[in-house]
Amino acid sequence: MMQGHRSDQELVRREALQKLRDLGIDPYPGEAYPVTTTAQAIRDGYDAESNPMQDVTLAGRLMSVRVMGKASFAEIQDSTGRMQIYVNRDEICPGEDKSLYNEVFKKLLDIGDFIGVRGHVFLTQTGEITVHVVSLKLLAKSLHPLPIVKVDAEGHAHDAFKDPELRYRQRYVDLVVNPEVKDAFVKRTRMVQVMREFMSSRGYLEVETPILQPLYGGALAKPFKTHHNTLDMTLFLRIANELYLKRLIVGGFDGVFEFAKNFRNEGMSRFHNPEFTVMELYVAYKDCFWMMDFYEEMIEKVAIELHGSAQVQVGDKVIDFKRPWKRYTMFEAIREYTGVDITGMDEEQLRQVARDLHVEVDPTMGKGKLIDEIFGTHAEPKLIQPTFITDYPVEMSPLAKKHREHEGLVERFEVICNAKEIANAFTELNDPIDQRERFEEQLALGKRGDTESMVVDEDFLRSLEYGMPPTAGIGVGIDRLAMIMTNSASIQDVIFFPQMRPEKKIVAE
RNA sequence: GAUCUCGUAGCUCAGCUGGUUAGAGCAUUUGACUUUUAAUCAAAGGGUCAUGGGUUCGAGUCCCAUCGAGAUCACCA
Repeated sequence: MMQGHRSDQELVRREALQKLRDLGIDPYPGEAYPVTTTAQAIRDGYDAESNPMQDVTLAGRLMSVRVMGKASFAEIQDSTGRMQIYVNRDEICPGEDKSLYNEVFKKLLDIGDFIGVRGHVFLTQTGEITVHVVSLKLLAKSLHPLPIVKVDAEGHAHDAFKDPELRYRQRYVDLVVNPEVKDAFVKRTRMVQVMREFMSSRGYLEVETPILQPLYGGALAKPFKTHHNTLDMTLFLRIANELYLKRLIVGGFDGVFEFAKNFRNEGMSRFHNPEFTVMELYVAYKDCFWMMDFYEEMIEKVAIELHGSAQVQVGDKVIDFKRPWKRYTMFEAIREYTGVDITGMDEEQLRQVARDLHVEVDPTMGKGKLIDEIFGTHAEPKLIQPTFITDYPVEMSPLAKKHREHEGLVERFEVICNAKEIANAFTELNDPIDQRERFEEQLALGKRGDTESMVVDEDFLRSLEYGMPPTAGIGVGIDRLAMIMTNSASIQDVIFFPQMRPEKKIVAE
């Protein structure tokens, strides 16, 4: 890629394309090809006695060719995997004209081409299930060489397509040549399906809410900004869908959820893509303690559906999603991992504890932030097994209801797994007066220069003034959860087309 | 945003302390071969060594800058 000229191999393939046309063969035929089976179905079903498979038709991409004079072996790959085919000159060319074999098959077909074959299944002398081809058709010519991975007798891989940049930019190639990539995405989709079924079966409604929003809210983050021409107004790409889903609870739904693409104009890393997916769920007449049980059950089910067991291998660790998970208050977690009990401490005492524990502090940090920093530095990295952390400082949670027992805290939990947050939930704040005060505190932060503070959403406040029932809400980072469930080290491995810098130049046609 | 590492043929990589026409495997091209399997055998082509400067008699190799990538860290999911 990114070359200013075509490589010899590309030129050779374009010449082959023209020669095919000269022979009267359409390299891109339009008519349907009557596929009757797949590589997987043949592998699973073939039996010389009971199921001899005398007539099969399958299609796929040519992945390897071994020519031996008048006979050849090749492999084609369809969506289910690879199948070896055997091609004999005098069988695909029964008459005098041997050009289909000598010219087309041997010279003009390349690795990467889509072909269709019809024939019967047999076992080779070495015992491999193979399709003995009686007719063969080119279905689509490939003009770009495909980097097929080959492993030699010593186990050395040749041609591995492993440059991360190329893999992400050209995901279509990655998917063709690295089968495990496909697995991860299939698992991700399955994960979403399990969650959707779990929530739908309880009667919660899947909904869609605006991505283009006049005000961004529901999270602390920097937004993307855009402009609507007809309305001549600024719109923001959503950073969260929380405030819209709560409006729907106000409107009378008992439970609503959405798998939402969110957009945040922040840094990129192996844990952050500018657009990412969050599932948010709001359920009326529940609280965050109910939500803990709900989430635990749902995720245990996801793990079992994907892996056949609640235990999931992630890197060199085994993560066990079997219920019940450990539950700590934030203070308990800090005590557990630092030995310090910070209960009842004031800001100065906390600052001193933070310094003693080598946590970076700066003078702008308030009580809540200091607690969060201590937790983030000393407890979170050690939480590998799924763990609920409850009782967050009120300053960090402007949309959560104040704790029913403890001053200065809110009813909130996060789930930490493999040292990362995989869920964040509250008993939702439904007191419109309190909510307005929290927004105003955020406004004050914004005026002090905090670029990630929330803006006041008057329409949302109005909805709360009409009355919202007590409600539990949760947000689940789908990409992060998918990383764990697919044992992926990088978010780019669970997003088909992760954001990349623009490519410098692509060959112009 | 900060630090570190990397950028050599289509792909994966080697090129030691700077020194003659830049190497390997796979892929490609030509030829041989009717059950092979990284098929094999014989021959051939292919690289302005990321880009731009500099040091030097001489740079893929040293220095600087730029671009791109990866890793670690900070903030957010």
